[in-house]
Amino acid sequence: MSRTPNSRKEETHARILAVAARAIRERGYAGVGVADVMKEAGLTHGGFYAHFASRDALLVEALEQAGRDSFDAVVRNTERRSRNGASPFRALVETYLADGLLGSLEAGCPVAALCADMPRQEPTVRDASARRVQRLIAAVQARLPESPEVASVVAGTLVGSLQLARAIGDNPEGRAILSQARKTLVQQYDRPAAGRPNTH
Amino acid sequence: MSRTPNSRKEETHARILAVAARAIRERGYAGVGVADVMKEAGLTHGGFYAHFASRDALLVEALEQAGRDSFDAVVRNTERRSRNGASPFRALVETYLADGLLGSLEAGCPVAALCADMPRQEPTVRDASARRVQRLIAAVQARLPESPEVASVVAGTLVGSLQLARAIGDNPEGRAILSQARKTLVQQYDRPAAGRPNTH
DNA sequence: TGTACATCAGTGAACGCGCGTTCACTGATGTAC
DNA sequence: TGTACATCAGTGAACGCGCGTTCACTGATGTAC
Repeated sequence: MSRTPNSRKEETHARILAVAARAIRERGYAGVGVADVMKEAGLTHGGFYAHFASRDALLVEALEQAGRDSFDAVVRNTERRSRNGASPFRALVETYLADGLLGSLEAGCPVAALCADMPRQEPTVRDASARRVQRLIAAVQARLPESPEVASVVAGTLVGSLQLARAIGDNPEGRAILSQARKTLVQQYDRPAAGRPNTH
Repeated sequence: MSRTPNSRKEETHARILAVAARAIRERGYAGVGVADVMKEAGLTHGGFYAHFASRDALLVEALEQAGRDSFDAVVRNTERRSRNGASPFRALVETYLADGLLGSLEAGCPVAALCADMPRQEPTVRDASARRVQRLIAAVQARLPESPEVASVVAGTLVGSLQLARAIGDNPEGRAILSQARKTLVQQYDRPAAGRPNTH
């Protein structure tokens, strides 16, 4: 059974990207090193430039990969929770601000992981980052029951609350910040799903 | 007129800190270089270790200096705006999310500038950063007319909205994010000041 | 008031290190005949 | 089916550079007498 041409290279490329998508969230733009990423992917650093034109090109692709990963997680959780009666908005909030993210910097939304450093990047990386922010705001807007004009404020609250909680740490104080943010956002913006008891 | 002992050194120390407090916000933790800061302060890099035990020690002091700077700006603006009838909460929101901050990364709140990178720092820097976050939440709480339990959510909205707007850029889209955040926060949390017409 | 001296803030060369990037080479894979 | 060859993903040594840090030295300042 013959491979399609380049399929081995494509698999390696995907493996490097999977490593980089976690590394960029865990260590930030500045913490992603070519040699480290290649080593973690089981390769030597010299082969890097057969896959990416530069370190910045890796950052751009890693950011997009991390965005897809995070978006997929939200979609999966939304499907699971909607069977329990949760609205898409509520599922988004509870996935985005899950307690488990406090101790897992490498998971979760790349915008929350990187936003403060976005304006400091080279133009290509900054542009890709700005597009990620737009995608996040659009994803929030698509799940807001009403008032689409507040999508950016809700996105800002998600990003900022996760960051503040992570800065405080994986402890009761950090979890309290997440929990308060989830509660406040659901109270203010969620419309009860049909058939679900309204607890207001 | 004789100086007190060390006053010249203290002046130099303060000058280095003033440079570093702007640099840490403009370029991030990772962008602050010992040689660059010393050069911008009009000195050579060798003298650095007469003032700070290490680069991390500079980061800690620069963070505190930036916090004081930003806090002072809020207090000054609050006094000025309160003469026009603005509440302390409204003055905080409008100072924290001022349009001018979009093009001035070196100004504004250090938490908004650095929050995403706080969990990635060495313990001493991370601890100092977490304390800054606590101070920000306390400052918000002190100005919230009611519902002190949402102080962290409001702080998260301030931090996240400024970051998202800066990531989008100093353009109409970025300013729209700031403007929407100011409007929403004031509508949701401000209590009209006595004697000020209530426009609701 | 004037001179010699001690102090110490700041200088600038040097260090070891890790980084992004380059490049000649290797060796496994699949193809041509 | 078997052999020779072309391709090319990946290797590993080397590069130039900038970083944080160290340290012997300088020279201006203020003090002691």
